[in-house]
Amino acid sequence: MHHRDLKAPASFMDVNPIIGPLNEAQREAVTAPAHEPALVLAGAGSGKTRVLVHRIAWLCAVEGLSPFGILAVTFTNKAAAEMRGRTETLLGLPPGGMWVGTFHGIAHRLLRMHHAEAELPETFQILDSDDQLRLIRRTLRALALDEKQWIPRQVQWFINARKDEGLRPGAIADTGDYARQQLVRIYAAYEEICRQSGLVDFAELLLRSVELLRDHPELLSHYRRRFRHVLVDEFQDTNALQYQWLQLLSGGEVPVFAVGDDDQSIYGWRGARVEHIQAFPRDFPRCRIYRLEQNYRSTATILKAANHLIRFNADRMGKSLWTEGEEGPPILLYGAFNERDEARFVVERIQQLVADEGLRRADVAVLYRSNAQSRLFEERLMEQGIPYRVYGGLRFFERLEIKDALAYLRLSVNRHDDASFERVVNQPTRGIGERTLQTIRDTARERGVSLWTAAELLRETGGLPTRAGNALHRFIELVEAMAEAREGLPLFEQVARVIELSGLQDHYLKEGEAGRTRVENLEELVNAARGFDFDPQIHGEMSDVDAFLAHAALEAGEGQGGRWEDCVQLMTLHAAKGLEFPVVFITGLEEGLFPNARSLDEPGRLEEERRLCYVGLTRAQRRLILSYAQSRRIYGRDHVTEPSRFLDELPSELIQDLRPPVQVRPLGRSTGTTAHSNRLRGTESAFRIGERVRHQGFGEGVIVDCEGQGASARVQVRFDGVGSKWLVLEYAGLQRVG
DNA sequence: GGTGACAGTGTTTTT
DNA sequence: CACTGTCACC
Repeated sequence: MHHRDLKAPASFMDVNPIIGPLNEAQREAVTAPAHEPALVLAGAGSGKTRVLVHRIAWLCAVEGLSPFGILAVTFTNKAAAEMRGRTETLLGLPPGGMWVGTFHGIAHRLLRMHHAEAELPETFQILDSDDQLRLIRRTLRALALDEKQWIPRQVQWFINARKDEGLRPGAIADTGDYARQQLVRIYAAYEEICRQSGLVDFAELLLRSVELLRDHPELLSHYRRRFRHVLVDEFQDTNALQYQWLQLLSGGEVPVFAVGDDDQSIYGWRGARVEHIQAFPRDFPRCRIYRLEQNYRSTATILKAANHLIRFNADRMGKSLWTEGEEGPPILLYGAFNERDEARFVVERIQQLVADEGLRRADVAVLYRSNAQSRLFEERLMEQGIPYRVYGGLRFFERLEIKDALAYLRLSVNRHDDASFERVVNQPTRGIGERTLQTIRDTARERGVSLWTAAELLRETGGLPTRAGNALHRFIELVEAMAEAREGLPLFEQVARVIELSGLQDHYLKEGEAGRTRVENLEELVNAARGFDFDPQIHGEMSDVDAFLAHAALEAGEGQGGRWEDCVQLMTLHAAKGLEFPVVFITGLEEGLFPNARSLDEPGRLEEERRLCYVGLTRAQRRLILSYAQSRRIYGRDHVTEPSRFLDELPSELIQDLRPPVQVRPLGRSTGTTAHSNRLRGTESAFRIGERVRHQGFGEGVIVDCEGQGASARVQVRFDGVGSKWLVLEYAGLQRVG
């Protein structure tokens, strides 16, 4: 294959739109020498995406590179779509031939194009994490290992972590540790099943494509000649494998333009290595470093707070954001009594902002540490009739009903897809139970054939009880009927026919309210199929059904089902990265929750939590509202909580406490002389949750909850041997004990 | 083989 | 608390 750079006539291009809107630092990065690697340290809100997009435009329009020679990699599908869209707008034409995608998407594309060299069947299938987990369960069963001892999730984590390090089972050092040896054995068995069935999990996409390039010099040099420039977004999130992949692709010949921010590295727990930022200049010689420190997003107040917080981290590359923008309103802080009060407060504030300041609901984001926290906000918002949208959580293509429908589709395409067979053979229930299934499995193993073939064999030989045999017969006929019904139809009608025949809709309709949305989702799946556009460049010779199935695995379907309504945005702090909102609530700022308890023992992980907080703060454009609860119910039990240390790490003069004279407050930490706890220190008579008190009638007890303010303030006290009582502070005459 | 009750269990973040 | 998996009963 020969590709020539199509030299764009630079003299005809007006470079003004490209460099005009940039500040000096951005301009330097965008116009960096085209043949040298560059590392752009881009602070939050400093125009990172803009620099990437303008860099591409600069390379094409001024340096004369063809879009064909450009590879741009991101982490999320959304970021990839945005980059493509904005480049198109800036250049005024679609950058044909340019490769823009996620690491996984591009790896997928490479493997499709070179499946033979990668030793994969042409129709290899992608496993999402749920599929992977099921397959691991199957592997454990095959090895006759107890799931209680070898917990599937942990096995999954082990395998993925090894793959992310680029390690095959054979390459893992034997430390003599029995558990580890077993895990490696499971890994090897899992890998073997994947190989036999042509299955590729997420980590495998990357690992396999690294191996593909590494072991096929002719391919590698082809791509090194083809790509004249590689751009990487969110570089701080690259894991060992992704970094290796970049090194391999570059080979010191292809310049890499990496943009990242060490202060926003929040995926260390899943293998991302911030150290790659430090390593970059060493591994990519002649690299130039650029810093973007001017922030265009937030008010000076918000920025000051964020800068102050992040300075508590050691080991930073050192970067300080500044803005020419106005001070803006102070940061608000609300110490809620409990998690319900917190939700009440947040929703009330949103209503106020919408009513008083004419804010759109979509301008407001409510951020939290863990998905479970969304529920309370959802309930409250629903109660108040405020439309909202929750990001993250279960994605469209990960939903049960969608996966069921896709499994039928898959099975009707490839009868020997065992995972799909197992998934739907008795879904909806049709009288093929565990016992029958086990017979099928055994037969399959004995004969070395697929479950489908085994089922057919059993049907013919009558090796099953009549009832089970009949049920199995009907199932086989059903799948055959699906395959037949699909013939000659456009993709979306094929999907519709399969759903229709599967009986899933009736099945879910019986489940009442929850089933109703499942049916709606199935309808939405038909729409997704209708809207799916087949890309011959990626999908090559694949059938449209296969292509759609690959698409479903790779794009969890963030855009699916999202209404265009003006909605309050609910999401985790992780999910908020890369986004911005006029108003941001950061909730649940409590020790143990945020920072998360599991991150407290290790300094590195605590710093990551702090960076997560930094990410949250810097999402806000104008208004930032922080909250914590003094008591939080976790797994049905109330816990007394302390305000997050991150609150202490914000400059107190920037923060306006919404409840200055607190009646009841949580027990301060032993170090409790920090700014925030000082601010919390109320009047002498104030009681704290967790404090021991004495009551004339009930004796001694502990304050466990509280509500109301001033004269109506009440506390709940758990009295020794007596139980819990709610008491009005004013009349209870409580005395502190000890 | 299907269905319900019950107990046990685990809970961060996700391409 | 909410979900999953197990077990007894239909």
